[in-house]
Amino acid sequence: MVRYKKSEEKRKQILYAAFHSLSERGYDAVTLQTIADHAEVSKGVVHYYFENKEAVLVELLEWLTAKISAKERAAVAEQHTATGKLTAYISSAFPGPDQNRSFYRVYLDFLARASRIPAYREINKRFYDSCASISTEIIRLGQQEGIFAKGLFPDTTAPVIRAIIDGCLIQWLMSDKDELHGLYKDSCYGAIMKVLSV
Amino acid sequence: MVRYKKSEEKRKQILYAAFHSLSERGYDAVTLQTIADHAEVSKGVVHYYFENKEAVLVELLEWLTAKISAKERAAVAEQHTATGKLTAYISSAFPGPDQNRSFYRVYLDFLARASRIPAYREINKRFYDSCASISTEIIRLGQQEGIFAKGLFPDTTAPVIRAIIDGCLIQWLMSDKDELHGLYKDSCYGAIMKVLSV
Amino acid sequence: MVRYKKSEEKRKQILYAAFHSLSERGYDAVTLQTIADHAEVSKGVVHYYFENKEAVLVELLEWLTAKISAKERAAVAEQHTATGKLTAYISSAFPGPDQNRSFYRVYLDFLARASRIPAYREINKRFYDSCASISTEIIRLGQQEGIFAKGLFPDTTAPVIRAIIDGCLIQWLMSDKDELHGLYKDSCYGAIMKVLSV
Amino acid sequence: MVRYKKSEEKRKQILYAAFHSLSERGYDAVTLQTIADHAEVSKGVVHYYFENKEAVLVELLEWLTAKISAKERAAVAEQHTATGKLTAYISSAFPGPDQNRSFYRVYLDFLARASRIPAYREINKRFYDSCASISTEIIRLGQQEGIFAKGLFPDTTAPVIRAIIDGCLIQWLMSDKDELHGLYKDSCYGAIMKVLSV
DNA sequence: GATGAATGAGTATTCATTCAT
DNA sequence: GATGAATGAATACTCATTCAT
Repeated sequence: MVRYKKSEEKRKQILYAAFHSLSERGYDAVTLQTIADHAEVSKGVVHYYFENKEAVLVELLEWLTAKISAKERAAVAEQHTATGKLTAYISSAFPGPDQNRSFYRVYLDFLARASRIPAYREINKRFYDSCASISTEIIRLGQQEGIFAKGLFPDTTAPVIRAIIDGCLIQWLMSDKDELHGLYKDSCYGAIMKVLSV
Repeated sequence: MVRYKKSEEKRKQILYAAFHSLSERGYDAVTLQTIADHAEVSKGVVHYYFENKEAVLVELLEWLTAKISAKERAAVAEQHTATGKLTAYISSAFPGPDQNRSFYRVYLDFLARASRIPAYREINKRFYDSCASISTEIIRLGQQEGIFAKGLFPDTTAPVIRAIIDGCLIQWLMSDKDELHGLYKDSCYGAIMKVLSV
Repeated sequence: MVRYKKSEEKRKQILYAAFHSLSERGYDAVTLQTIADHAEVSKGVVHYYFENKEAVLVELLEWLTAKISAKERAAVAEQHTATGKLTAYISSAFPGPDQNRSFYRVYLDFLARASRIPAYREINKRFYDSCASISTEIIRLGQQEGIFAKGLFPDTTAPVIRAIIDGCLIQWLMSDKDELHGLYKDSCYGAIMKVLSV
Repeated sequence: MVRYKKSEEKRKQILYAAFHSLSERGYDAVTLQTIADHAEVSKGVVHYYFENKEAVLVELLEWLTAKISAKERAAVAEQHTATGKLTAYISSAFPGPDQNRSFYRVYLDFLARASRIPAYREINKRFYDSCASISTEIIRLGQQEGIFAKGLFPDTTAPVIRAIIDGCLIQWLMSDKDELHGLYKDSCYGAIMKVLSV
């Protein structure tokens, strides 16, 4: 349906504008006007496509985490060894200073609210599950290859992988130094390898 | 001077109230009225003791991170082996579901804003430095004891320790399950030990 | 464009309401609520049309002085002798107790702040310039007609004309007696004629 | 009584502080704290010596206008010819840029409110009466000396004298140019002489 | 007498949401 | 479908005034 398609495009356009607004100004400072301006539509349009402000934000978080998950899955799928997949996963999680900054700024804004807003927590849980399933796949493969410790329980180890990635990227973001991005990426890779290796 | 002491007590009272307000309702929802209510003082009192709302929050973050740092330092100082110190450090960082929840909710609220608000970033940097110095001390001791890898560079490894702690506690907080607290603590300890061990 | 026109009308409506609010209650007591009430709109509308309260007041002063200037210019333009123009000017400046009271109350409120608020001072300067150009025209014509002293320098005499008008109207306003309006008008006219005459 | 005397001194000190506060910041911006700070006393003291803020301001206007009146009377009393007295009066009213600015800023602040606040209007009326009696004395003397027009009615002419003085000083104040002070003083003197002369 | 801590009423301003056009 | 004018609830902040010490 043309109409539906058009609607979907406009929704995406608004979500994309919301992402950039959040990234630039932060959750607190974003108003519907900001989003409308970024999307180059009128304020009324946002309300036409979304129930309310919260709905825009919920959908943004859904869209954002789904996009990241898909990107990471795709990167991992291209590799066929445990090391290759792990490297691909981490590279995908550390695309570069600009992308990491804009994503993590927004992501932290949601994370900070997720412990109080069930909708955010639920979406984040799905994101964590996706991350965990990627890690689990890598761990199992590494164990088959004999390069990862047999004794590791994928279920409990997988979350730690994401914890290290998030922890390192938060540390990097707080450093406010683009030039340290590579260092944190390497540290992250090194730490995960130590956690997993025989 | 009695007057000064009284002032300081009232300031602490307000900061304490601010902490509980933030923890309960979240940064966004906290108003000066909320804080005043928690402190059982009138709205004007908050303005009497603090320049403005931002000043309350800045001082709260300062007080909070200083308190955590002091607690962790004290716990580590009581132990005299690398393993003992590391265990004490992690135990201190994982005091329990209630304390971790209230602290990390508030801490995440600040962290999410720290990338845009220099005052918060600066305070967090001091907190990270304190954490790093604790980790560095533990790493050096462990290397002397021969239980940690000689090749580790304390400067680059120390931040990873905190990254793992923060990453794990965020994962736990997002799980919304008190009963997993012990599991995440163990995972965290295990991961850090693997990162450090020979 | 209809939209623009509608906007302009509403702005005028708000300025008009602001004038009446100021006139009734005085600068200090005027709140945006007062203005909104007078304009029979909601409080938000005032902020929709004006950046902030100061902007309303600045525009009010601009509008008010421009209106008075235009009225005086028009009155003077209708006459063709120096005496006729002077009489018209003064009559225009002394329209009657009600109009003089409402205007001078508001004008004095602005004047009292003009020495500290550059925006007000600037607008008043333009008003004084307009008054001076009217007086200058009258003086020159009177000198040509031979009824005003040749030795007068229009540049230095013109401000004195307005000084006498303002001074007399302030004296009248402070008397709080409507019935003295005519007397002050006559005194003003007499004084100015003496200042100008051969 | 020593106590009474001390009280009176403190009251004067507060009034003097209020004058400087008003002159520096303007009526709107003056708080009791400002006044207390200027007087180097605590805020409570102001309330101890004055019923409320309004009382301070009323007494300030009374004190201020009385002081100006006394100064002008004294200056005029020293001279014994109409021209001498007039010159003395105007010189007394135009002491210099700094004094004129500080007094007229404060005076205009009160004048702007006098049309609504009866207490201020009443005090100003007494000030005007004092000014009128000075002018009346000068006019009568000049008429006796034969240098002022016999036909002048002192009652109606006297207010015009003050109107010209106030009008000229307001024009000067609005010009924001200290160097024009002498010019306005001369213009004022010239205008008054023309109004009075035969 | 003097202090300054405490109060709370009052105000400008912001912004999500509604709705007439 | 789209617009943006209008609304009003919510909130930080100011300051005169009170009062316990």
